[in-house]
Amino acid sequence: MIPVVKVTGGSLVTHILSHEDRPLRADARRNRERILQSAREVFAEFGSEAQIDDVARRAGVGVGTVYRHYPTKDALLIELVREKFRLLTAGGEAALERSGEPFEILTDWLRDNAERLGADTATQQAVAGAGDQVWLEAAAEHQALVEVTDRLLARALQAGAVRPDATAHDIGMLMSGLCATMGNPAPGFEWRRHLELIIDALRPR
Amino acid sequence: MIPVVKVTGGSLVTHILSHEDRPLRADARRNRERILQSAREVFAEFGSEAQIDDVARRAGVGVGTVYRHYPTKDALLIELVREKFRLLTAGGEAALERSGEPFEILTDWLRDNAERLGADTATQQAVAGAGDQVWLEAAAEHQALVEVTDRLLARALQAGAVRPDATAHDIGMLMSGLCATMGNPAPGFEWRRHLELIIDALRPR
Amino acid sequence: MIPVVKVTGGSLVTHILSHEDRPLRADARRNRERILQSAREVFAEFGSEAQIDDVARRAGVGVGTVYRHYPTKDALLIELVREKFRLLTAGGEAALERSGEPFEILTDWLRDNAERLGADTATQQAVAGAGDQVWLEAAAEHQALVEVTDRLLARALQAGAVRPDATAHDIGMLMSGLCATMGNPAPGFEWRRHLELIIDALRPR
Amino acid sequence: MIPVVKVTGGSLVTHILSHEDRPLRADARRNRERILQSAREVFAEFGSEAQIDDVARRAGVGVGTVYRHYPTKDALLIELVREKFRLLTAGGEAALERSGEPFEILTDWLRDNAERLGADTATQQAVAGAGDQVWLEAAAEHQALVEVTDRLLARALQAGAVRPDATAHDIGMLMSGLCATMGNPAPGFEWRRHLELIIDALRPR
DNA sequence: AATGAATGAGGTTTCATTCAT
DNA sequence: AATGAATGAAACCTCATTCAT
Repeated sequence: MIPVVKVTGGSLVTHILSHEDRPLRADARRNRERILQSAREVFAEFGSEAQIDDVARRAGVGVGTVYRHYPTKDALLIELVREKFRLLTAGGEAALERSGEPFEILTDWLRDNAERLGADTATQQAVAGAGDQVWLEAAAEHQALVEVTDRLLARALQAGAVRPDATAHDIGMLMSGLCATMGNPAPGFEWRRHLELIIDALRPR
Repeated sequence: MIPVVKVTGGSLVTHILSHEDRPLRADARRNRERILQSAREVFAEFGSEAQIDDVARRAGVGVGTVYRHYPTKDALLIELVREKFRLLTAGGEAALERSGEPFEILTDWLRDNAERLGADTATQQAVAGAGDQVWLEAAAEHQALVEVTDRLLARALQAGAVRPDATAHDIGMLMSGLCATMGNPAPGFEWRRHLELIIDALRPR
Repeated sequence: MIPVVKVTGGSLVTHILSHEDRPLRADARRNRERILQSAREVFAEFGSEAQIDDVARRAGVGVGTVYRHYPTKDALLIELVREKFRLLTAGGEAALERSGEPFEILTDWLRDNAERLGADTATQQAVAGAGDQVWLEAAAEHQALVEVTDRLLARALQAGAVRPDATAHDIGMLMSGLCATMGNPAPGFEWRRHLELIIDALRPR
Repeated sequence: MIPVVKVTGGSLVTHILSHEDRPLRADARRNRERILQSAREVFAEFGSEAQIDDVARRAGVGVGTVYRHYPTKDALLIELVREKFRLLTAGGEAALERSGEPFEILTDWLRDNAERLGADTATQQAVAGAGDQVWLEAAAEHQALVEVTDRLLARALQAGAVRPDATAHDIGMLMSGLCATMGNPAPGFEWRRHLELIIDALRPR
């Protein structure tokens, strides 16, 4: 009746799947996928202001189902971020397999990333709006991304194709900034140009 | 009880001051200043999620008074942006007066700007969250900023201290991106480093 | 964005009025009264399951207004309880003024109380459902009621008209029990009979 | 997606067992027992606010299984009440076998009952919250309890140890009231004292 | 028979904005 | 002009109940 202290702490990540990692029932897995897809679209369209009800409607499920999979709106947003990080990381790993000029491999990857990030800017808004919580919840995925960046960077460094003091975090910051301008560009802004400037910033002088 | 009609659209700029630009009564002017200051602080502290009530409380006025000066939350947010642009522009004009190495004058100005932008990230959030509306409403101020950037850049170009294809928009984009990472930096991010990378991107190769 | 810990603690009593006890504006006071009246009726009709929206509608105000006065559904419920206690206490004080046979004065008061409590059983339900929180929030009012009971009882004790070990808490318990059976009487139950049994329990043997 | 229809009304008693009273499969019977035990505990701990999911979890079964046995939350709650009545009745029947002073037998039984009722107050809450529905659904069990009370009372009456006008319903009301104060006692309330007062109320004067 | 994922009506609460005082 | 009480459309989230597996 009279709730006095309401704690909503703890990781938003742990839910359903994480109880023992028991594999989801087929239908649950399908729904989960639909929800994520819907969330991607809806947040892309309306930004992080979008409502869970809309996500549910577009996914063709009830709100309750969304909440069963992601206990909170923020949890859903964060999941999107984590997924995006995973995607970029996967791209990075693929890039590591590729043979060729290391700097080009790195920058092609960055161009790919920008392209993907541009597809739904919502994720970026989420990161911007959510405070450090995102970084806490998505720490692992972010770390993985940093690491793969590091490995791609290391090769380019060895080849002397990058400024010698460049770090993975440098790349992260520059790319983060790029995303932000993509999200709501001032008139006259061109993200592709922005990207090339960033890439130039990495070159050795 | 009494239905509330919510009107949206139309320029948020036209208000109070613009009725013939009749000068405000002394107390009104004082209130306006207090509201702005309060808004700066409150949005800086809580982001654009902050409530108008909080702004009013900290300003020591009633909500109604805030609304008399700024007909909308967005209008207030945008006013902050415009003010920030004006501030940066003023700095740029001061820089134009200065004598010395043009590239250094330009970059010193950018460093100043970063410092000022870092002070309250709210403005940036506002830009990010508000959509193109900001650019419409703050078009004049943005234009002025672009122009002063242009003039500072022109000198540096003449001196051959900047990459020859650099434009004012390039600088705008890079600085916008910087702000974004300032707002909610991932662990490991350092905006001063980010700034130096940006500046390097402007140098001729 | 990502609220982590949400504390809703602290006394629910302190609100509006208690900020400096500044007297309410005339309209606010009127609304407050209407809300209370409406709440009494609505909770009496539907029990503590009743919705705030209904309370608001019947009071002819918006939901927001209800929440402005009582920050929580429970706060409203508790206010009702406190009010009920105050009412009983006032009755007790009036009884103290009366002259006559002390035991009769006491029992007449109890009969009055029963009558009043029977009018809206909701308050009782609220007490039952709300846990100790009620006792915390309504401690002062409950205390006042206990005290006036004590004084009425003392006189009767002096007159030797009550069992010598009787206490105010005894009376409280017995009356509480009475309320409960009033709320949802089994077939065959008659609260007036229940009351007389209780009164007999207080007599000296 | 798929519309949900909510049917209410009709006796909640008819279910499973009543299809010709076909005996349950061994595992079904075991589940039924576990669910009941779990419900007892869970409702005792959280009151009637407790969720069916919690009952299911503690019982180690799925929600569906709970619903198979009890088609409604109320049905489960009521089953608990009926069970409690049966328990008290059984105690009364045992008391009837006992030899000794009839009033003492009666009051010992009442003390036993209080002890048992105090164990889980949930049942009482259920009675309070559920409206007349309980009395309808648990009519038979309630009736049996009244009857055994009557027989114990009759003996005491014959022995002249009880007030001559006492009825089984009187005892029911007084005991009901006792339960209520047990559930959420005000500070200073002592149910054992309450019980003794009740018992005194039954004595002849 | 059992399971637990899905459902969605319903409930509480918030907050930008209006308007009586 | 200023105040702050009132408004109520939304937004989030819960949980009894259903039903596919």
